[in-house]
Amino acid sequence: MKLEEEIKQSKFETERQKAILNVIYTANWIGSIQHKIFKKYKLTSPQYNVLRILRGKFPDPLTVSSIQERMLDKMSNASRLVDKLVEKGYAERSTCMYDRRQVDVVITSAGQKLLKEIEPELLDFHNAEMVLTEQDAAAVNEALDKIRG
Amino acid sequence: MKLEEEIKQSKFETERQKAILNVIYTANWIGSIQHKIFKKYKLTSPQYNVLRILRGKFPDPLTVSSIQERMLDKMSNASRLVDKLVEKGYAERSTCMYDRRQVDVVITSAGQKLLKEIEPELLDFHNAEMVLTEQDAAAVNEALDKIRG
DNA sequence: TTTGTTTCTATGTTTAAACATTTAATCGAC
DNA sequence: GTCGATTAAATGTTTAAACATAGAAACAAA
Repeated sequence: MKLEEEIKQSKFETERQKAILNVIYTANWIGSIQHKIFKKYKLTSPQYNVLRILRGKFPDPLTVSSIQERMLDKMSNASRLVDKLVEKGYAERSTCMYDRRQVDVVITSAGQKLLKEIEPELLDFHNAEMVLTEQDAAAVNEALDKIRG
Repeated sequence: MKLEEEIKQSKFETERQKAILNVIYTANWIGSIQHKIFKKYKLTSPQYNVLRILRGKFPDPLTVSSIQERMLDKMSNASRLVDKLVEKGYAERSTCMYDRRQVDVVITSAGQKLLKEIEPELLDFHNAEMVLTEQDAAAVNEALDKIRG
């Protein structure tokens, strides 16, 4: 559906201006669908994101600050997100050997199991809802990378 | 900059999967820059969005539910957003004539003045940061509209 | 009119985001 | 070594988001 219809705005001044709103609107749209999936597992979207980051380095640990660097939403508080994951048994914390200011975080096997449960549902959504071909998607990626300079 | 470098992930399984993350990441990126601009005027991004919606109908009023329909983030609470705008003098509320359940909301002249102040700054950002041509932007818009079905 | 149902907005409550500050560890200059 | 500066993570506090629920008005049927 065209953005104009979805937000009931008749026209945009430029395609570039529309693209800005379109990116924000589409991100909200994707986010709200994924949110429903995460909710079944009592996870938030940033928490899921951190789990994926941790799995990407497993079995190596990541410090809180390096998690923050890799997060999609860099404004949110990595320390508190790790807190939640540790509470739920999906991650473990230990003080870093070389620098006692730093904290090493590792995903647990429970965390890995959880990711394996959630992933098929997310893929189903991507496949069912996204009509994009790989070429279209590649064009989007190129353009978005350009937007961010 | 490519998404892989920004979030320090080496590869993606498909372009489509990358496109999902790219949309979310880019929306956060745009949002955080705009947030800095809005902050100078003590507005939040959803509040700015509502003001734009109200101006779009001025001098006609909009009910709270029709504002909600047009909002980019449809999950947030339009009633409380209008509250904040009324507090600040940027909007006015009055009960609807033919249906006393509904509430008519109109942008004030102070609200319109505020929008005129903020807009040039947003346009500066769009022009300075966005390297996209109109054709590129049009392609993004087409693809994002496709993503949402 | 009355009763039940739906619609529109407001409100209550729990949780997280945003932002600043604190505490502890490290580093560098002297 | 000491001192100040810097960095990493945690914590405190204020504000808003998320979600459910309530309350008032409209509507429809008996």
